Amino acid sequence: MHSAPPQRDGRSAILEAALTQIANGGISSLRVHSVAAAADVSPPLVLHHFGSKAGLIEACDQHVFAVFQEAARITEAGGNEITVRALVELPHGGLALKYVARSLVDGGPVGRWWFDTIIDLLTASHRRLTAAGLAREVDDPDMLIALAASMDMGMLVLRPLIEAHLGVDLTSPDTFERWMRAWFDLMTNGYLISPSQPDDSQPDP
Amino acid sequence: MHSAPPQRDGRSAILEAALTQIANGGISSLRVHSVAAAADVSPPLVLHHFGSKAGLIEACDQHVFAVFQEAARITEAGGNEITVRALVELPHGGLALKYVARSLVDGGPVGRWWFDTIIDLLTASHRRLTAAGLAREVDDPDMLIALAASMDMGMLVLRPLIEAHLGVDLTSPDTFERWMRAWFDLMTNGYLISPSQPDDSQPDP
DNA sequence: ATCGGGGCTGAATACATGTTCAGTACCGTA
DNA sequence: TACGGTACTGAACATGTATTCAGCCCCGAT
Repeated sequence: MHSAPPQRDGRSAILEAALTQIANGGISSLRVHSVAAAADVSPPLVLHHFGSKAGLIEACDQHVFAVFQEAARITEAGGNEITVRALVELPHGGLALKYVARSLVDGGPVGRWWFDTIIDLLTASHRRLTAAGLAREVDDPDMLIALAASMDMGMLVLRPLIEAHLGVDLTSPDTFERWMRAWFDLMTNGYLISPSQPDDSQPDP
Repeated sequence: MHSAPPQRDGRSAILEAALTQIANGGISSLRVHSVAAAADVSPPLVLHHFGSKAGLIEACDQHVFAVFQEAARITEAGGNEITVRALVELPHGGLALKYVARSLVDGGPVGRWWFDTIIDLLTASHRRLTAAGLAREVDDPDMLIALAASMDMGMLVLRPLIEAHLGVDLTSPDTFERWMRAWFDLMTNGYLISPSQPDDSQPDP
């Protein structure tokens, strides 16, 4: 308990305010003034600590990277893959989750890194599972992985809409469990029954 | 061919420029000056035609609504559901597709409407297919529909990343066909094989 | 005690951005 | 021809926003 002072210095207050603001509204809605107001400091202090607005964004990116690194370290030590569950229990973990969702659609470096990580993870899993006979051979593995990736990350990116529609918090333990159960159910048993051929009533956007 | 002049008046040029800018960068990156520059007119003309920046955004929303309406009209006349395929062949259709993707993550009215439409469509399909014996009974239909919706819309929202990764254009006819094929393959046949129980190597974000 | 440096602030600056205003060019009509 | 309205523009304006600057306060070292 002696490692760090209670984080009530200006710098971390500013960083946390900036993280929150980016996580909620994206980089384009980030304002130095509102960050300063949220952190209860003056605008010049933001520049004093981070050099410029760009420097602040960079610091936020690196901080989120560090949080993910930590989550990966923890889950890897347990022998599992990186999961949302491990993330949300970390300090700033929930924030980092929203942050990466924004970065995915804004084209930030964190989002690109996260996307590549998920793709690599799914690709490796696919190879492993197929080799072990736990997954069937598919015609178009690349597109299937893209579909799975969009299903996972789409859930994050569309989270506000989905949570409002279902009336739940996706990161709550039981809802997360429900999510994973439906995920495995679909991935294992499929959904449609093909008697002859798929007819005209296919639902797609 | 006498219905409308060749659309080269200032108003439509401004509208098209605004649509393009919102579709690419989102509402928060919309600038009256850059819209005017892209349309090769003066900034006050934008306000002259649309009253204010908010009015311009409203007009864009309504225009995209109209495009979707038209796409729905066409596909409904053919007896099918609304599809991306019908959309991309309409004037401004590709733009409308990007636009709704931005609106989904920005929380705009178009995105909310699109989300609700997809959910309703999937729900109705689920009922119909289940009643017809073309889909199996599932434990958690709501979550399954949410998964399917996030898979479909996530593909749209994450389109730049996915297209860059696969090196394709998702709206090109053959790639779209490939996408749909993988979609049906997954939805019909599933992917994982359950011998005893799902082990620890589950890939999820 | 004093010196110095870092955290911090108020005021000022430069530029971006939405909006207003007065006025011009053009066009169809009386 | 004169009139009126509409599309359109240049300049000005007000506010928002990032950044700079000079200086204050506090605390640890000399």
